[in-house]
Amino acid sequence: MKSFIKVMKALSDPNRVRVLKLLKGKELCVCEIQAVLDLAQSTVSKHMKLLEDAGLVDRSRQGTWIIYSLADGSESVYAQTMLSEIQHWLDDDQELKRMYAAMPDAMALRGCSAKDGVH
Amino acid sequence: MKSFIKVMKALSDPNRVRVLKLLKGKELCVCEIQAVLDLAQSTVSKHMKLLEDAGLVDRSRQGTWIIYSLADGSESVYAQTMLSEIQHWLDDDQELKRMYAAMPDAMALRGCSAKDGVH
DNA sequence: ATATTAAATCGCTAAATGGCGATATGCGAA
DNA sequence: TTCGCATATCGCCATTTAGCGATTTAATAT
Repeated sequence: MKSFIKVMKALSDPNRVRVLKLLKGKELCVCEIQAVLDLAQSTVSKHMKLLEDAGLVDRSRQGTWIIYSLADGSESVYAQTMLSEIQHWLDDDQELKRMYAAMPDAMALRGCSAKDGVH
Repeated sequence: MKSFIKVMKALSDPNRVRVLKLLKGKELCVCEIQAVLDLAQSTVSKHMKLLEDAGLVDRSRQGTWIIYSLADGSESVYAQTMLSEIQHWLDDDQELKRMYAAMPDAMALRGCSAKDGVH
């Protein structure tokens, strides 16, 4: 129960759901997510911690960046199911497209082009 | 997005999830749910409104009782999916069994026996 | 009509949540 | 070591949420 509630709480904030949508296309560092969502860095960091604790995202260090990616779901059945459901629901998502359009600016921060696997 | 968040918020409270578990076995009136959850009547009523607004439960009047039942999901894809997932996750749920054990007392309120479709 | 019972709504409080800026930590470069 | 950058954590505030008791609304029974 505890773990189920944790996943549901993680998914009940629009900005956190946006992060999951973004991560579908490409793994991202905090500063890129921050640029797209237009939130304070500390806020994004807090959101990412919640998503990680729920088993929805994985983190790995790459130099000074922390790279977040969608979790494989091995941490939690609930996370696994929700991640796969979200993928279905994402098809033809208008907001996602708008976010991708805003991506190039964010990507520039890490010296990547928006083409790298985003579409 | 709005409707997805509404469903996730509805599912991110343990007591509301308990209600959905209970309703799997049998439709119930507010006072029965109240007896099992051991919460104030006004609190249960508020929870039920949230669940209904999310498209997770349906209500119907039967005399002076309001009978709540699991929704069929036609209100919201998200609600529909979550209701069906929750059913999977419910198999062999220990807490659910404990709640059913506590049911007879609650059922007595409406003059029913716990046997009526609970198992 | 009036009383009774079930449920919803109102007004309130305590706790949780999401946001921020400031500060601390961790890593790579100079 | 020290500097600079990316992230995490801390302390704070505003809003939301979950809980309660009291009141109102709705339907039945007397």
